[in-house]
Amino acid sequence: MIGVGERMLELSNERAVMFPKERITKGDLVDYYLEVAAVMLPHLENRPLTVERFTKGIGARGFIQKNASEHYPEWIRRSEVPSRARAGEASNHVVCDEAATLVFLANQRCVTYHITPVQCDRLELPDRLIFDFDPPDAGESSFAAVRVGALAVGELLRECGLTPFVKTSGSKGLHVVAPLDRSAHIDEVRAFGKIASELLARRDPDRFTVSMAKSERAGRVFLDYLRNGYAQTVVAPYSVRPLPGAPVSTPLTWEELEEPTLHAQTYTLRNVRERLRERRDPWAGMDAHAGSLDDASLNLDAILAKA
DNA sequence: GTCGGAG
DNA sequence: CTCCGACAACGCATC
DNA sequence: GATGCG
Repeated sequence: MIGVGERMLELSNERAVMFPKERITKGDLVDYYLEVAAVMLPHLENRPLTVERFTKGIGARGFIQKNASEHYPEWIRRSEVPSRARAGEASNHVVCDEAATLVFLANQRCVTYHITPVQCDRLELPDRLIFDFDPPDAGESSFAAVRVGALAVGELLRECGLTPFVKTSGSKGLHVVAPLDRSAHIDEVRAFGKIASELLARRDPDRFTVSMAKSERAGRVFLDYLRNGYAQTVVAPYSVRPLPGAPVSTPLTWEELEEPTLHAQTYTLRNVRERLRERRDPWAGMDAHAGSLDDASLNLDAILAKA
């Protein structure tokens, strides 16, 4: 029984192994999320959460859970997300805005947290524009291309009047995110992401593609602009990934992105906390930089007209 | 990890 | 009682 | 129309 904020939590089976190779236990996972809660929560607050659970460790098949389980305590906040496809249906997501929820879920063997680019009260007005750079493999040359792409899209977003932020995905690539002021509809945001991604692919077709077709990709970095859609999700900042080494999706400064030794799995459950002791969260306060997508679209049109 | 239904 | 399955689903592309 | 993929 531990106290987390206002809540008392019963932890169970803390010695159970979650990451066999590294002997990382469920207790280690709980400790990790407890310790990063202060920096992580601002990125989860008021967003429908989707969770990836591994009840027998990451070596066994896990599952994705979008609806809050019936037996979760009543103090865990829930939020309805209506299905766009089927009228009348909705999922009932957990909303994680206190440390106790994060710790409770970790004890439930939730390893990875996925969030939407929208908040619960405005499900069709995104406050995040997302670019997901997914390389064909985890090799060094692939990551070099991912880095070039992130820098290029960052520059493009600045030219459009937005303020981009970057993080490792913890898997193979990088995520670039720009905060929005929620004045534009999700379909407009998606259209912007598509056009900007296509521009990037057109400027450097040897490195980038927006084609979903596997045959068309041929070793190039895939720009997944569909991340900006209704009920789409992205891995949350400081979330652990269910991969060997327990890599963590970690916010970076743009200067850090230039470091030649950096890769998508540089930061892990083992070393992120030390990093956070030395520097503040590079994404802290990102909402103060929220920009207008309509303004950005006009600027992007001007850039396209010149090109 | 936990529930609920099947056996 | 124990055993076992469920715990997601957008939008595009290909077969 | 069903299946596959991120």
